[in-house]
Amino acid sequence: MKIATFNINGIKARVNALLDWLDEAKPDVALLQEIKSVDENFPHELFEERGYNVETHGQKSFNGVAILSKLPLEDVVRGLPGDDSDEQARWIEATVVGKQAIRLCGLYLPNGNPVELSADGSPAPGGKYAYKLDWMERLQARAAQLMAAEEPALMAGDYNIIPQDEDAARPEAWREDALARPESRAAFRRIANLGFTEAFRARNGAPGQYSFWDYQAGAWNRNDGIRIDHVLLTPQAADLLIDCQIDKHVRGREKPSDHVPVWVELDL
DNA sequence: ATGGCCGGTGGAACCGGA
Repeated sequence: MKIATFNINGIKARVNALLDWLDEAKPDVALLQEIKSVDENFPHELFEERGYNVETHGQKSFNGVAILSKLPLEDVVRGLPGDDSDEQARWIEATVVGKQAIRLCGLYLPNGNPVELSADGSPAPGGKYAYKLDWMERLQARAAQLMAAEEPALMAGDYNIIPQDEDAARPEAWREDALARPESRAAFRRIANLGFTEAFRARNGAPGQYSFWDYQAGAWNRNDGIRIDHVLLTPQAADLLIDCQIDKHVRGREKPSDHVPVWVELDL
């Protein structure tokens, strides 16, 4: 079973690029981020025509996540637990059943910039950086539940985290950024250290492989990228891991997203 | 060499992204 994550940066603007990639890559499941659409305006039919079931968790203008799946999507849950006042659409999960069942979680983790700090150096309450770190605490709680279940599960999406310096072409440019600051990296490690396997790292030793290139400053042409889209596997899912790749070439096409797909092949 | 964008909203600039 091939399961992909792809931050499409707007479904309306990306429909053709997304359909072209689906036709070519033929993922069984695609976890999408930044659909930037309410549920009613998501073009379900275009994907259903191609054999995909569609579940969305959208909002107006920003954020929004979705799952496309050739297998039925069961027990769909929208929204990350832990804060009923959080109205940002950044989390969706569902179960698919192949040879065995796997729980799939799609996430769009907050960017966190600009970094605002209090006088004591802690993230300023109410600021975007505090929101990011608070969201990651809630993510850790859900991750711990998935780990405790001792079943195949994965959390895939745009983590907005550069895990290590080798995941950026110019790590010095990101040192103070919310994507790479020590607090951000530590929060990511706390989640991974619950026992998850970061699929790309586990399958690809080489540094210098990225999943995002800014639209600005010729970042793509200079390969000035960062690796911020990740797939985390529970041990029971990691046992099934066959391959993990980044579809880098998608970034060089017409009207690309600034992210490219990352996928895993699981023996499911 | 240098500088360089894009999508959504709403119908012009501005917000948000990373």
